Amino acid sequence: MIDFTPKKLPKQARSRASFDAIIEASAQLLSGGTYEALTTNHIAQRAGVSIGTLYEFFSNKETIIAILAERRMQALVTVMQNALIPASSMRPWEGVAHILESAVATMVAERDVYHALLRQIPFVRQLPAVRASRAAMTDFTQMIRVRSADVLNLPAPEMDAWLISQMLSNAILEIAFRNTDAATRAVLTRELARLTYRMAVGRDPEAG
Amino acid sequence: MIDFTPKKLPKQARSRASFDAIIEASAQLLSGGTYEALTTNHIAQRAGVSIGTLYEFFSNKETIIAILAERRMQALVTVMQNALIPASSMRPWEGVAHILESAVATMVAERDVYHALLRQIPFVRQLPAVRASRAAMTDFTQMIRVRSADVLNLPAPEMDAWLISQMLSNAILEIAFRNTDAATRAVLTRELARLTYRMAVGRDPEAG
Amino acid sequence: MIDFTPKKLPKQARSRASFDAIIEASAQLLSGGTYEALTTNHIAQRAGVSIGTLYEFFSNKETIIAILAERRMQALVTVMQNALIPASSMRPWEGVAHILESAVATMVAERDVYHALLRQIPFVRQLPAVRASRAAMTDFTQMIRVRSADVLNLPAPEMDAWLISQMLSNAILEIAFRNTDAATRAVLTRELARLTYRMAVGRDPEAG
Amino acid sequence: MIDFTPKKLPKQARSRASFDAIIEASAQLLSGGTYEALTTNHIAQRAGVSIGTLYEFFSNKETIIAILAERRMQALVTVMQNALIPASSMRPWEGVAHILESAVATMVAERDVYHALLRQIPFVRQLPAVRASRAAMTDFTQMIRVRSADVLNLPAPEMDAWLISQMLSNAILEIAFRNTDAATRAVLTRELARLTYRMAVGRDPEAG
DNA sequence: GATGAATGAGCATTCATTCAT
DNA sequence: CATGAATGAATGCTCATTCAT
Repeated sequence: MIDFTPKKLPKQARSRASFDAIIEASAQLLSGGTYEALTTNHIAQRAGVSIGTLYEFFSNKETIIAILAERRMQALVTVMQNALIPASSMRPWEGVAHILESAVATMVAERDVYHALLRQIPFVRQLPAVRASRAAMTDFTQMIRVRSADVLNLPAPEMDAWLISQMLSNAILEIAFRNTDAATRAVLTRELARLTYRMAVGRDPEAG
Repeated sequence: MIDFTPKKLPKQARSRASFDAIIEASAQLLSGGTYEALTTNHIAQRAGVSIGTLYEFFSNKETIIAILAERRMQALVTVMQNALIPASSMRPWEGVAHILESAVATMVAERDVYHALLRQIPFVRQLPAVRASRAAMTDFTQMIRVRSADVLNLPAPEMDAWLISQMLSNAILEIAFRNTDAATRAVLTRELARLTYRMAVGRDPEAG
Repeated sequence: MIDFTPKKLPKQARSRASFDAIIEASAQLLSGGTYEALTTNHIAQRAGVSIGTLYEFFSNKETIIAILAERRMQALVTVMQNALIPASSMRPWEGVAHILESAVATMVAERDVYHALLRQIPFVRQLPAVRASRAAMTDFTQMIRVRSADVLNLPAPEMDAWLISQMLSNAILEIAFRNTDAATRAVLTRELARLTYRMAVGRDPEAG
Repeated sequence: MIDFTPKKLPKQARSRASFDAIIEASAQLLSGGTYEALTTNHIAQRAGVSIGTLYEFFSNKETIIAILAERRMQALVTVMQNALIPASSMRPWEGVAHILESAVATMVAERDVYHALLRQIPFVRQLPAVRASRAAMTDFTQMIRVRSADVLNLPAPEMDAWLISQMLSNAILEIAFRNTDAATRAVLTRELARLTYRMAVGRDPEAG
């Protein structure tokens, strides 16, 4: 197992700037090309930093990617957390829809980066931060769900929750990565909320 | 767009053997390591064939992978087609469960190969055969579903069908790739069938 | 030194056809691409012959080229020989012009082939047939020259003849390979004849 | 069209040494074997540099050759420029002879390198530096020629100048590459100057 | 005789990483 | 502390030639 921890954490302002520049240079490069075309020398160049400096901070290429992924996943979770406040005053499935919409919007804004990270780089899926963000996604929807009359009346609650979590996070990616317009994505996201409600509660949110 | 067609189709028995050996050597290598470590020279060596022969049949490395993926995906579809016969005499959601179980079982038998293909090699997802197998997966479950009283009473039928299809095929992969025992996988698969029923029909299969 | 002799000379009609097909397939391929892109497998395919058969007749790739070059150079000499008859009844430098024109015309008709042979394939220049054709070129012009009043009044007759021969044959190639129209080439060729006359005789052909 | 410019121009002394070592290693290898046998790995090895370093400076094999050719051609032009000073105080055709002699001498000193470059590597002929050196050769001889009483009294001055330029530069190569002794080469070069005079002026330099 | 599948040495090139300056 | 020149193992792929059928 590789250790995806930065070699040394930047303390001083100048270091901090280089560290960030490297991470964000990777994001830029990733959004303009594929992971295959991403080289450490390119990253350093784009970051305006020497290759030697890059290796002062990161012991290898994977670590850079891991930290970039961590940042973006954390951003996603934060966005969803913020969406939670308005969501709690909505009807349950509309609250879920609102949260999903905010997540999709965040990913669409950096579609290529998220796509490269989550679909082109095998090890990213295994990263703790990525796993955590999957779990978070379910948590948010669960918080809403418990407010509905039915508690999860399913025979294997944990497994069902895991399944819903997997399906939901994958579906969000599919919507965000789909080559379509904003309107279609909006409809898809709302329908996803509805289907999620159906799975979790066992009836349509609009049903008597 | 690259053409993932073999250079030359094997006619004689000797050729056929080499062709197959190359494809299956790739599968073996893929199940024992990562895609990154898969080299054409290794494939040739493992297949007991010279590197020159490999390039007689395949114009590049990607083509080999594409054909391997095609074969495995076709196998998956065939397995599901065979499961359709017994499924049609079962209660709807149990029929779906049966089909999903057969698909999961097929993938589990070659877990590493399917995992490498579908999760480590970006371009495989785009392959026609892979897209087709996703569609097929939904088709099979739909065939069963129409037998239930409710037709898909959802506001955006096409989009909902697309969403269900994405969620279902991703969930199957998650179950097959999950590090767990057969029993757990069996429960997960049955629950997946139940959740799919809930999404499509709008109530629990066991509900009045 | 390599032996550029065909392995076995074709006796029967069928062999003769294959042998010729191989040579002419090379010419075709050469006129549609560069020497670098010319492979024996391509030649065999274009000739409608198996690669095994190709190696029945020619022991290696170079031999094929050598024989093709021989043929074309012989053709060139023949063309010039035929031009000699009308040339002998013209005024000396116009006779030379006529001969040069016929040579240029022959090369232009297969520009790419002659260009590939004489400018892209190093060893072709060393071939006896090619050397012979250079010599022939001078011979033809000499035959005309002796008819003029001045015999070669130069201090080192042999060396001067060699120099003129080299310059003349190179100039013909330059004219034939130049990217220009037929009219310009015609003027260039006639001027070449004039310059040759000046070199050989020591005055302008039109001078009193 | 390919860009035959070095990737990165050497700034520091260490770089400069590597850069030069690579170019000169190519020259050495070229003079000891054929172009076909010239590989980048060999060049790097002979230069005492890693293959990676070679590709730091040159984006491909052709670029190395192009720069070597440029250097040698520039050297040739410089030599001729230096020969121009003494030449201007000689009688016209002897001045030309002097210039040609200096050019031949320069090429003979590295016969194999010049031969490989100009006769074995097709694309070298097209290089700007090579074309320029051809033009330069004619320029030098023209400068002398105008001093003679006759201006180029030929019907198509431009075409005649082009023809003479082609013939002259080719003839120089033929003399330099010919397998002979220095004395013979000296005679040939002087005779070449005489023939050039005859072409350009229309009479023998020694004629009344 | 003819075939064409098979060979494999060898090539140009890349890129993560190191370490002398 | 930062730099960037240097490294070199490793990769995908080509093609003249052979030889079992």
